[in-house]
Amino acid sequence: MSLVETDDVESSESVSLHQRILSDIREKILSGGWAPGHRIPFEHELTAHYNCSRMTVNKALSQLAKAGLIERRRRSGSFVRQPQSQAAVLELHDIRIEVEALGLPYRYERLKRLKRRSSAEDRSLLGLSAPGPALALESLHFAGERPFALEQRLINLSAVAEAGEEEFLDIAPGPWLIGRVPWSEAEHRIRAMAADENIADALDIEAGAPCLVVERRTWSAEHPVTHVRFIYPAESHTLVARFTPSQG
Amino acid sequence: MSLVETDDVESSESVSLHQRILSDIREKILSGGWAPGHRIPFEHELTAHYNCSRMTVNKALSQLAKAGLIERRRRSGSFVRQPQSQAAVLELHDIRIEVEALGLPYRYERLKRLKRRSSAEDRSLLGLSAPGPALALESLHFAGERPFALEQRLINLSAVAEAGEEEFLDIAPGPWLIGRVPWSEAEHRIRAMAADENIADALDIEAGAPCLVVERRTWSAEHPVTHVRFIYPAESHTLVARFTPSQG
DNA sequence: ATAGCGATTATGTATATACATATTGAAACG
DNA sequence: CGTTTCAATATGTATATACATAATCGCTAT
Repeated sequence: MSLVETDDVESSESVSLHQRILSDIREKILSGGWAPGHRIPFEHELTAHYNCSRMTVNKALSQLAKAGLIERRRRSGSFVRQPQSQAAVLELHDIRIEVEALGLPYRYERLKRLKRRSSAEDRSLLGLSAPGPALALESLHFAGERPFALEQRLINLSAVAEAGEEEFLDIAPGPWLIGRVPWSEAEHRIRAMAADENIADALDIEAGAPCLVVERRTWSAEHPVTHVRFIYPAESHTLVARFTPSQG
Repeated sequence: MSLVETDDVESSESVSLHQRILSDIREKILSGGWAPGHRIPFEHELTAHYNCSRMTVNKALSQLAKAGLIERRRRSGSFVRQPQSQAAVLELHDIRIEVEALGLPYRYERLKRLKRRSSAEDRSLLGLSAPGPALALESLHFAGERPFALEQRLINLSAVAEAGEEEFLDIAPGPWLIGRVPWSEAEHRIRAMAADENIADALDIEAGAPCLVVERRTWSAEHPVTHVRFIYPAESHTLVARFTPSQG
């Protein structure tokens, strides 16, 4: 059971000792044999168990630490960490570019524009605590003749006053905001949803048809800037994110 | 410009040499100074440049290779692999963690397991050109009594032979693969879909109900490792990605 | 009791060395 | 001319050793 109880370590054929130590410990952790918080054997114990040098053990443990599986504390030992979520890089999409990449003509159409004092729902979406002026926009993005995405957007006019003077008839709010307001933080929510009647009508699909919904909230230096909801008919859109792992 | 032209390496204060070599080379690559395909100085050259032992250089280069930034070839040297286009950081949640975060008991159940020679569709999903052994898995993740997600997975056994010996009855393929196969690149496709009969049956929802589909392809050092498709009932799942812009 | 201090201990980083392994390039050979 | 063989070379892995650093334990003095 325990790695340090027995001494009968048979020599493995082709894999390196380093790899063997790694996978042994990983196995123990991932199988649940060593729960989060468990102290794994000290380097000198593993050294004795595997009959190898401390450097070899150290390298394996350092790698596990870098991978986030364990946490190492001087004088205390190494401990199994709570499982961590991995980070990956998501490509931010510009609808115009996406449509044109499909070889289709892009067209933008503003449906509604309403300046108002933020409602409770507006504040919830924007992440605001106090009421203030807001701009609500609804627009359609077309690929050729067909609606490609419905955009429902709120802009916090306290943060971006000049947006209140813009009609957004010829330019979509996304490109308008980009560059004008440097974002410091953003949050995406991605989900599937059945189209209600309004959405179905705007997108020219049937009510109840599946849609992909991408919501984004953006902050600039702690101030909420905008909340936007893109609604895509399921068949028109796939979000693609290609990435490489983050490194320590 | 070149790391090996000058010898004037000033002593750094607090960071370790290991870290300095790492960030120096990363800098060169990410800034574009060293384009993809460029041969990085040999270990013995870096050893001379940094006035340190080969082990230190080797550790840094091994780490860069594991991170996928460079590729190492015996007798030939180390080469820059791919440029990175970063946009935003997406947190990839482990389904178990997500379910438990909801305060619900998590349960995993393997439905099907089939070892086979990869079909044309398999190869297309995995991104393989030549046929080879593959493992097809279908599993259900439960939150309490209700199905939370359906997982359809393909594993390229040419890349991860040991997976062929695993039954995956007690451990889900995701956790099993994590750490065992360090991924160097991945691709997500996220879309909405109406549940067909099989899916509706497995997830205990109505046919035609909207689902969120997350597909992920993973590579390890250019080799396709796995393709997985998670299908979530729309009401059970929202993908959340929170991030700050990359510093360039 | 307790606050401070030093010894102990586990990890962090680096060294020099050794041999294995894969691959390249050139020499030797049929 | 093509093929085989072999030495050179860069990386891969492991060793023993050394000292630094941080945290804990236990002792001591107040």
